[in-house]
Parts: sequence; structure tokens; C-alpha cells
Amino acid sequence: MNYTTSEENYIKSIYHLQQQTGTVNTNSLAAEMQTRPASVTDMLKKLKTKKLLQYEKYKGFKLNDNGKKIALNVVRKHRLWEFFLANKLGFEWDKVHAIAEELEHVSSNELIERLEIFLGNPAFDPHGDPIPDSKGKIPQLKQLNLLSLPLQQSAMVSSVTNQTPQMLEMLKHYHIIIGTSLQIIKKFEFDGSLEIKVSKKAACIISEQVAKNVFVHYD
Amino acid sequence: MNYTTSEENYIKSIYHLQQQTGTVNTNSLAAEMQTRPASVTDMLKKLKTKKLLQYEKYKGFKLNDNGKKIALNVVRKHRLWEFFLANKLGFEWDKVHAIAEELEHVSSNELIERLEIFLGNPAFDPHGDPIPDSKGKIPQLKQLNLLSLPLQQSAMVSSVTNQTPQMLEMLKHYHIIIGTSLQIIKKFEFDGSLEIKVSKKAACIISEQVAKNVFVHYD
DNA sequence: TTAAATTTTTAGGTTTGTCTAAATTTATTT
DNA sequence: AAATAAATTTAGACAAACCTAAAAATTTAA
Repeated sequence: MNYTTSEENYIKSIYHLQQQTGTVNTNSLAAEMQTRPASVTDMLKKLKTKKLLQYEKYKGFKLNDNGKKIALNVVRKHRLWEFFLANKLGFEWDKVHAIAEELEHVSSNELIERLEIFLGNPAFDPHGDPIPDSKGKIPQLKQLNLLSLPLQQSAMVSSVTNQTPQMLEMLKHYHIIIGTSLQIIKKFEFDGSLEIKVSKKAACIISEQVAKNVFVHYD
Repeated sequence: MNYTTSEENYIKSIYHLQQQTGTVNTNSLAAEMQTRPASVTDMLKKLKTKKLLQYEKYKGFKLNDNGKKIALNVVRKHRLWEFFLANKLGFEWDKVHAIAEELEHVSSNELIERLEIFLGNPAFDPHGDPIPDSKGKIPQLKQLNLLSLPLQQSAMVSSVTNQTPQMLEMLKHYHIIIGTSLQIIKKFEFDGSLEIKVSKKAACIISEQVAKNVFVHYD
């Protein structure tokens, strides 16, 4: 079956919200999608009749297995296109999201299978988010919060949870992208900020607020 | 200014029709777009208010300079994506059109500029059709009809005018794609068919009907 | 040069996805 | 346990893009 761009966007947003909170409510979905609660209700009815959603009036809702499958396919397409934009076309990692929002709705499945091979079957997109495979399986990487990284232990940035333009601008300033290697020199008790060393750059200090959104891994 | 997918498709179809016939009429556009004349009239009004069209009721219509600029940009995107699909993802040349029909509506101009560079600034798409540059200029290649190719002169296939699936299937059978090198061994007066030699394959005979849609060039 | 045929447009309706404003249900307080 | 607040849904509209059927304009032909 085929879904409209609008349906796919709702499905994707519900998926992201329910990953965090288990079950989703009308107002938060409306906020996420920059639309009105009444519009959300309309779409929920539609997705329910298409059997993608567990939904009872006034009760909250979430995707069923069917809906999750659709969501994962859209996420997969989004992240493969992001990888293409960053690694083949040379886009900055903070520019790829908006364009991938359009590309993810191109319907051909053969296109995506071939794109994946062309890109060398990448497991993570330029933001460090995992790329589901064609069966919907998501590669897991044991990663830990930068705040929990032991002093002096050098580690690699693997993902960033807050991906607002403001946050991405900040990280750019610190020369931090996915794959950047860094270590913690010192932790300041006063405000929780960290002195870090980013690859060959001079040491610098980042706030707890920034650090708690950065995830890293090491062997 | 930004245009909807539907507007872009109308603009593109008007462009293709007016290339052949100078001015376009409602019924032929409806046929081209597989829609109804009444729907065409609706869209014509819309495109006229957006100042893309020369249009007076009952009089026929064509794109003005403004409209042609939009059309050429869509054509450019379509053909660059076709090139990408065939030359980077390995699609057969008769599969690329349908997918490019979707990709051509992705709006980012920076995407197209970067894609063009990534592809090495190609001048022709996999069907041999010229790719307009970012200013709308179309590369010209002096090509001649296969029927006019001198005997024994080896030449390269540069484009095919009839791009129906039936035609493309036929050419595939003969191992003819854009770029294929061939020469004419003999012309049969009886029905105008040609005995040709395609690169290292055994000689074969193609009908006048096929030949007249194939264009070639040589130095 | 009328009559017939063809082409094109208008009138009015449908679907999708959105909206505002009002009504309803659920949750929270006092 | 009412009263108030918050969340959600319904009712009714609207724009885009399409449709059918009928009317109007143009072209062709007798």
C-alpha cells in the first residue's frame, strides 16, 4: 500500500514521540508537526481506518506493528538520503535534514535499495542516528552520555540528541561532528561544565547543557 | 517563487508540447497529462494569474519567458536525476524516467547544483537528451537521423525520439543504448530497413520505423 | 452560410488536508 | 464532590486539484 506525504509525516512523528514516551497524545503531536490539534484528530481517524494505529477517542494512541513498519521505512529513507547528501554531495551535516525531509517521500523501493548499496551500506547517518535495514532492524551501538565518560578516556562522538539549529551551530563552533574524537580533561563541580580536548584543537569548556545531549563510544 | 508538483508538471508538459507545435491547445495537453480538459482549463487560469502563460480563452496558449525558465529548471532537474540513477545507481536507462518524475520536484536548488558537480557536469542524460545548465542554456549537438547516416560510416547513438516502453524494449533487444557505436552495412530499398552492425555484436536488421527515431553523431 | 461537429469553458461537486470556534470529555483543584 | 482547567473532538469552512455534465465558442462541412 502507498501513503501520502502527509500521512508519512504523521506516522514518522508519532514514531519519534512514542519512542520517548511510549504513548502519544494529540497536543504533543500537534506541537511536533506545527499544526492544530483538530487537524491531528482528523488524521488519527484516517490512520486508524488504515489499521496503522491503536487509537480510542480521548485515550492517547500509538502505532501498531503495521504502522511501525511504515515509520521505520520512512526513517530509513530519510537517513540514507542524509548520508548521501553529506558524504557524496558534501553538504554540512546541519543542512541535510531539511532536504531529506523531501527526498524521504520519493516512493521507489528499488531506488532505496540501490542507494544503500551505492553508499556502502552505512549503519549511521551524519547525525549518528542508526539507519534501519530493509527489514526494519536498527543497528545498536552501545554509547554513553558524554557526562558519564571517565576523565582522560578518549572517545568518539556517535550521536547528538538535541538537533536544533541552535545546538548544531554550537557544536560546529566547537568543531564537534559525528566521528570526532575527544576526551575530558576536567569536570567542574560548580556548574557541571566540562573541559574537553577535541582532537588536535586547543582545550575548551562546554556547558553541562550541551554535554548531556552528546553521546560517545569507545572500545 | 515556489510551485506545486502539479503546477510544475503542467508547466513541463506545456513546454514539451510547444517545442513541437509552437502553440498548445487544451485537448492535447489534457491527453499528454492524462487528465480532463476541464482540469486543464482550471490550471491554465492559475498559471495565467501567476504570469507564466500567454493565454486567452478559446485561443490556445504557450509559456512566456518566465514560464519557460521554470520549465527548463524542471527539465534540468529531471535529466540530472536520470543521469544519477543510470550512472551512479546502475538503473537500466528505461527505468529511470518514472523515478525522476518524482525526484524532479524536490525543491532545493543547492541540491541540484551540488548534484551536477558530483555527476561531473554531464551534458546529456541517459536517453541522449540535453541537460540545460543553471541558466537554462541547452547544449546543442549536431546529430543526424540514422536513416541519413552514410553506409559504413561508424557513428554513436546520441538520442532516441520515441521513448515509449515498447521502443525502449526493442532497442534493448538490439543492444542499443545512448553511446553505442554502430554502422550501416546495407540499406534495403524494399521496405527501407537497414542492416546494421552494433559494436562487436553480429549484424542485424532494423526496420525503417525504428531507425527514423534513432539519432547519431560522428566527427 | 447555415448546420453539425469539435473544442473549450463554466457550473457545480468530491477528496484531501488544513483551519477556527464551539462542544465534549477527562484531569486537577479546592 | 463540585468547580475549574486542560485536552480532545466535532461541526462547519476553505483551498487545491481533480471530476462530470452542460453551455458556449469556434471550426468544419454540407
